[in-house]
Amino acid sequence: MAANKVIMVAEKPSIALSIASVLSHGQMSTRKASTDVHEFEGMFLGFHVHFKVTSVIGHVFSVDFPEKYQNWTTTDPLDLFQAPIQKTEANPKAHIRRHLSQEARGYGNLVLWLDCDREGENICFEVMDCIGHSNETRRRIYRARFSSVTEKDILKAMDNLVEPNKDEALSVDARQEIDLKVGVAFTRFQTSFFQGKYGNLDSRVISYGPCQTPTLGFCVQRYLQINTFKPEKFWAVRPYIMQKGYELQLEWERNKLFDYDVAVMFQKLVMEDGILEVTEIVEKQESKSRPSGLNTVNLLKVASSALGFGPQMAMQVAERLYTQGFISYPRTESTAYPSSFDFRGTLGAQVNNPTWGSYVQKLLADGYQKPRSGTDVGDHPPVTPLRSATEDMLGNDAWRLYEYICTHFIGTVSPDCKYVRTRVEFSIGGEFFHCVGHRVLVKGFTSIMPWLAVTEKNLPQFKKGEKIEVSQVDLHEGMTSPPDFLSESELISLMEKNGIGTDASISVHINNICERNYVQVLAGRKLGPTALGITLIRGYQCIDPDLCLPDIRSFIEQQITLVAKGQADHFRVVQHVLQQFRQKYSYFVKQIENMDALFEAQFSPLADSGRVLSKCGKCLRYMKHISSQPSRLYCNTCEEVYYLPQKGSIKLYKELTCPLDNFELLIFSMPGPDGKSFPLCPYCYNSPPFEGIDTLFGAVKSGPSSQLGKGAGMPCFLCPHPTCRHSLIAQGVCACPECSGTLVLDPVSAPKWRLCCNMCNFLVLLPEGAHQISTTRERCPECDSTILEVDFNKKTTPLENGETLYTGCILCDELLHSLVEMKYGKSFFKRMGGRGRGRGSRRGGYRGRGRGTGKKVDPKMSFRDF
DNA sequence: GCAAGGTC
Repeated sequence: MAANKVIMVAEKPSIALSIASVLSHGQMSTRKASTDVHEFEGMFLGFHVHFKVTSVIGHVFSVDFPEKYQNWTTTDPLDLFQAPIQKTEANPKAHIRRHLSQEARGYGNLVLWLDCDREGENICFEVMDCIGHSNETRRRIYRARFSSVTEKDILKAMDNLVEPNKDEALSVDARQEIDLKVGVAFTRFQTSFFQGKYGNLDSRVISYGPCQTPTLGFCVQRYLQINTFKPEKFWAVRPYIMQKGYELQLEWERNKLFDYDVAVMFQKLVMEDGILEVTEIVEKQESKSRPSGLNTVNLLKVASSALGFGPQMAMQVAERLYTQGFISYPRTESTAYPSSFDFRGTLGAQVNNPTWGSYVQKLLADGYQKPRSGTDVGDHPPVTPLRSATEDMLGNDAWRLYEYICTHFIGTVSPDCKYVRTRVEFSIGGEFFHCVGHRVLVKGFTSIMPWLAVTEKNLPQFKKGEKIEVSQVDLHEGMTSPPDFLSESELISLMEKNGIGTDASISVHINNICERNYVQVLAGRKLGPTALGITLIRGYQCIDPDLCLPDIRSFIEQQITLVAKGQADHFRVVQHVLQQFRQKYSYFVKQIENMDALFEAQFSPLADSGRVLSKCGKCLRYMKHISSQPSRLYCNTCEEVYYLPQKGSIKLYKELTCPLDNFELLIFSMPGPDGKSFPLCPYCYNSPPFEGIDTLFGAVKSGPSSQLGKGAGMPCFLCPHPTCRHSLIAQGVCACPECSGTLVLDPVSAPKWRLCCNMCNFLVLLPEGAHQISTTRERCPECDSTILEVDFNKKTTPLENGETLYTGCILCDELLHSLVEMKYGKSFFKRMGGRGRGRGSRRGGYRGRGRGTGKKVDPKMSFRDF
């Protein structure tokens, strides 16, 4: 390990770039890899060294259960609490692990520049895991602690390197394990329980999570408040006066009364007196403070309430503004600027902006204010503009968010708003009334943030002791009204207050409960819970209210904080918390009938749901199509559910039946005007090897129909056999020797590349190591089937000299002399001859009855024989 | 098909 080589790893590419720029004074060379790598020479701990700076992209790993526990039907969710867990690369395609280990080779020092929070600390250990940090490597490990990516902070961190904090990292491991086990166990159980029971449950997955469920809880709590609200009538005495030409309505000190007779009595007293006396005039200068720096939560709240953007969209737009360099990093909890913040420079960038440039110029000339102190969590500075932009440059949505970020920033360094508040008090008939006026002295920040302006209200002149005649005394009748549905912005506040989610994940949880159909976003971005959302929360409330209370998150947080502080052992804390949740889970399962009673009242059983569509092949009675998600067929007689492809329409297909199972065929059409259609048999679709076939076909599942034909999206076929109308989604590559049906890639064994006949399940095993298969235009002279080309992975091919291509007919077991010889010359067969086992030899997986073509062929080579 | 947390 070279001691004069230092590798530094940041949490994301942009931070690596900033660190490298500062430490190299811009004199570094940059190379593209999984994430950019910057290299330069410099001083480290008093030595001249070679530096390399690169980054991860957030967490390198995520946790999940091993394969064995992935099957929903064979795994009891209760077992998940004790199941092992494994870490796998969060984004395997990014190859971060390989990247880090390669780049760190030969580097004797590692400096970890991950964000300074628990997650960052955890990623430190992920990085160490990737590059190896065992004793043998003898690499020195350092942790840089910094609260912003400014030159000052970076240099300070370099001078004060510490060790990574194992306890904090372990607390994140604990959270990950607890969240995974609890979330997945409850989700699998309640999904399986309710989905197989009710037809009009409009949800594919009925999820549970220690963040998402309390989030839903807030929305339902407000709904229940509204629902149980009893409006009440109230009355208020409202005297009017004419003063110096102004008509003025006075406010009652008692505000309102809920007893009509008493209110009438007071009205009479006031009317009988008829003369108001001015008892007090209080004039006071007040001020409205400029805002403190903008953090993510406040950005999301404004985006929702003022711009009408949902949190998910707001974050997407902010992310784009950030990557384009218009604003600073948008995920931060801090509302205080770091002491080193360059206000003059940030303002200076806006002086030529056509919208607020002149205001900024004036602010710079008159002297901007020091911002109000806020909280500095030590993560990132508040969200601020970097480059100036116009609406034309950004487009409408991004502009509106950018405009807010700019005006908010300018507001934070503008003067406070100052105004005079005048309160005039009156007495009449023993009752007291008042009126309030506002006169603005200094608009301050409200001139750039006009929606926060103090509204001017002029009052006519009064003198203390002055007597004024009442012009009219009304008895106003009103009705108390329920609160409105929880607004998204209120929900964000509640989540923040209760520690549900983080700046980066709050928007995800809100989006989750919308996508799972627990709440709907109504006009004005109010969140209205659906029947499913309400029933779930009411169910938890009657079985175990803890399950939907925000305390469940605080409990986990508090427990893992013990680990983070080194006050408790990681393993014991995890065991303790899981033990508690396991008990809660068992009790929940035992009591599920109580929740089910609520579901029964709200949803209809499968038998009563859906429309009659097609005949069951077993009982020959009609089955019902349940169109709500997940789309499926239900046979009332057999009590069987047959799942269908999702997100499309389904109809009866020509009243044809499947020759294999007698189920009536259906035709599925994907959404959209040019949505493709394909026929299918509901029974085969749910049976191996076709089970879940749509998961293989990205385009069917999620992509627009235009993607069909590319990659995983494949065209659809009916078996060409005259008596076989069996159907499937597949790529037809060859004819079946048994029935001439289409041979298709078998989805179960993919990517092992078995071929399977759609009609008779005749399976053809292709050579192992084949990693691509394609059709040629050639036909087999023996059986007239399409000739396939199989491409081998060089590592596994038995061929010598790197030959990687076969051409042949899989049906006659024949490699075609002419074709292969044409391509590779005669020596090809010699080389291959020794490996053949001849026709008829079979290997596992081949289930065909093997009629073959009846013709002997040479040489003794077979695709099946591999 | 499942959680929550990073980041893109």
